Amino acid sequence: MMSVPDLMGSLEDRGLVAQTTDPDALRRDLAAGPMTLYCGFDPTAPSLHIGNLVQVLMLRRFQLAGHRPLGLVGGATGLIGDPRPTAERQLNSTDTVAAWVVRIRRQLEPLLDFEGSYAARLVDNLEWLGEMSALDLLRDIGKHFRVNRMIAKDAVSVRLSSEQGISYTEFSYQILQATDFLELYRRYGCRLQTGGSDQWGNLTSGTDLIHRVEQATVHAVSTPLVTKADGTKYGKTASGAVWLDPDMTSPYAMYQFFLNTDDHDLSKLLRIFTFATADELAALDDELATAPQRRSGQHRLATDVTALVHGESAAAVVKAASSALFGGGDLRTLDAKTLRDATAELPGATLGSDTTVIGALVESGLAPSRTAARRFVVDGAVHLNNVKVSDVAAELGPEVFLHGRVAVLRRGRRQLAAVRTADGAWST
RNA sequence: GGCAGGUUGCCCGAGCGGCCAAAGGGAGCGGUCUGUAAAACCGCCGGCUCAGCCUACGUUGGUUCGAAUCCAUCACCUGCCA
Repeated sequence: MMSVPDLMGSLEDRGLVAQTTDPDALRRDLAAGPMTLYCGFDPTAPSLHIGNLVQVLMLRRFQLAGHRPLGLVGGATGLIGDPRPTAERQLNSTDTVAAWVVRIRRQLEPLLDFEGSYAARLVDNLEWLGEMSALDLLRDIGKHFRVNRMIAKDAVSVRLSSEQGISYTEFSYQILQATDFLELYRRYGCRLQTGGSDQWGNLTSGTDLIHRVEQATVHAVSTPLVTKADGTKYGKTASGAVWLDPDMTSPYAMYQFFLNTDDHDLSKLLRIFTFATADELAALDDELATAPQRRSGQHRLATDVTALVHGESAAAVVKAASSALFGGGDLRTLDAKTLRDATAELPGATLGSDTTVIGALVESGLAPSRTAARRFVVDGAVHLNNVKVSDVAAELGPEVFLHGRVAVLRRGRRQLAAVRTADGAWST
């Protein structure tokens, strides 16, 4: 890995910097040599989602530029809960949080490089916060915090003026996160924390604490909240967040999510989610302007992110499946292996006693109810092996199962499912 | 503690005894057009064994041939007074 002359400049060009404590000082310090930095991830769910991925990639960008990233999993802070502007969080059990910590660590591992002189390291703040006594916290840490400033932080002040208020538990969160930064500064010489712009208050709590306790100047950088061109929050689908866990969001679904990126958001998302070079980005922007129908940028975005999260081979399978299923060709001409790979990732249903198309739509999740499924057929939205189904009472006869195994059911333009015969296991 | 008002479908919000599965808007979904995009236009938007039936308008009970609509009860929320 080589040192990039101006890392901050390139991050700014990509739209990845919202705020920086002291931009000039940070630039100087980064230029002076490898810096250790960290970003925290609280286990508030069994998996990270693509919003978190922005932060993980941020760590990776620093690592590629010759710095040492620490990935912190909040085994302790996950037990407390970062205050949200909307409402108090429901506390999760210690067992749940511990289990999620393990899962999130595993997700972070393939995204960072743990070898060599810029090796990354994963840490869990339960290591130090877990053994800190209440008295230590109040005497050694709490004394450095002014409540006056604490209540001025965004999330806290919003909650203070809310009907419901804020618990002492969540109010204390920023002290814990500041303690993390201090601890990482002491243990590993960590001098930079990154996070989303909603974390700014927590980031500066840390730099302030280190300044008071250690008389040292450290840095914080926040990334902008990723929004869509229409101003709404990015990363949500009808069925919720886009998760990194393949069991929660399949690689196919993730690929499709990025492939369907709106032209207006494409340029921005390529900069945030890929490692495409400035030249490549310029070329993709150019293609978007001159030949938007080719969707080169969407393909690049979908392929890169899927490969990053699920690996090159999984991405290749999903890409091939997508082009087979959406290629517009006759599905009956697909060979058995291609068909199997293409349908493997799709939500599926196994043909049971109910052999109607309506039943298969519901069973596969393409329709929420039989009433809705019926409506889709009437509206002309349902296709079986790319052939429109117009009869509400249509049945799946043996002839529709390609290679005797699987039928491709489609609802609308792009929602697909695979219907398999009961004995349709592929002999591999 | 006293007085007044509120609780409607995913969200906002009308309804104030039958014509209410419930106006209108948003979100979502489908069709046409396209590029598995956006915009635009049209349509759908509780469930089912679907020209009919069932379940729904905070809870429980009541009045009535008939209640989201009236009465009582409990719960929660909002405003005014102490």
